[in-house]
Amino acid sequence: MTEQLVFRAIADPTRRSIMTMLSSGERSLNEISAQYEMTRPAVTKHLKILQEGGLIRVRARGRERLHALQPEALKTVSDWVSFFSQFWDEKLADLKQVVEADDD
Amino acid sequence: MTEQLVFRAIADPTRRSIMTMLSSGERSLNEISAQYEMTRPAVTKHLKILQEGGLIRVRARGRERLHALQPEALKTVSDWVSFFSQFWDEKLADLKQVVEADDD
DNA sequence: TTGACATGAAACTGAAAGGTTTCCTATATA
DNA sequence: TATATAGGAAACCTTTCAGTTTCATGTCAA
Repeated sequence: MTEQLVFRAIADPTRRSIMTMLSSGERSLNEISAQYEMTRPAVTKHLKILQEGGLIRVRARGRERLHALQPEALKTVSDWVSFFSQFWDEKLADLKQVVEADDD
Repeated sequence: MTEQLVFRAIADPTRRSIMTMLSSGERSLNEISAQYEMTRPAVTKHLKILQEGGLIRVRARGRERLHALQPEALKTVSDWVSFFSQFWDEKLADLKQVVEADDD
């Protein structure tokens, strides 16, 4: 099951931070690791885990590797949370049903 | 910051399973641990982590400890996901704004 | 084609996570 | 009051995780 890989990926604050960074556009490994105190290989490992969770995709441009957000993977989390949201926000749950009713 | 404790809590499949179980009502430790292959102390540790994340509350009834879901803590996750949802579902993002506009 | 730059990969370390066993404490109840 | 029941707590083990250092590879540019 891949659901666990998504929850695992978002469990780490550095990885969530990377996702936020990538929300404004794709970035090379160097650009990403420049933002953190940790070493480049450490960032590489975080990126690998994000990729395993389907949250980012990577493409090569010359000798660079560009990382782009793939936020659709968060639908897994969104759906999971939605189940529980019925217990704390009927209104949001109702609206979600509307959305899913006339969905693509 | 407590946000991390929520993401940490939901990262484990056993803990997510426990949350699902508690969505139908509060349960004693014995009732919960009976559903899993692991030992009772192991379940106790999971419950402690769920509690630290604010996802459950515990009350005593005689010699029992009853655990109840406290799903409001998932708002943290919901809000976080919502930021990214704008990139994969404009419709849901719009509706969320509506919800927050005429919010309580 | 040489050197600088961007990244990959492997081996290692320390700490946290998930689990167990063993024992102790508190509360019902026969 | 003795005993069974429900849970707490501590010590320990193993695996995973986040990080490091070191070295190798591929690509661009002078």
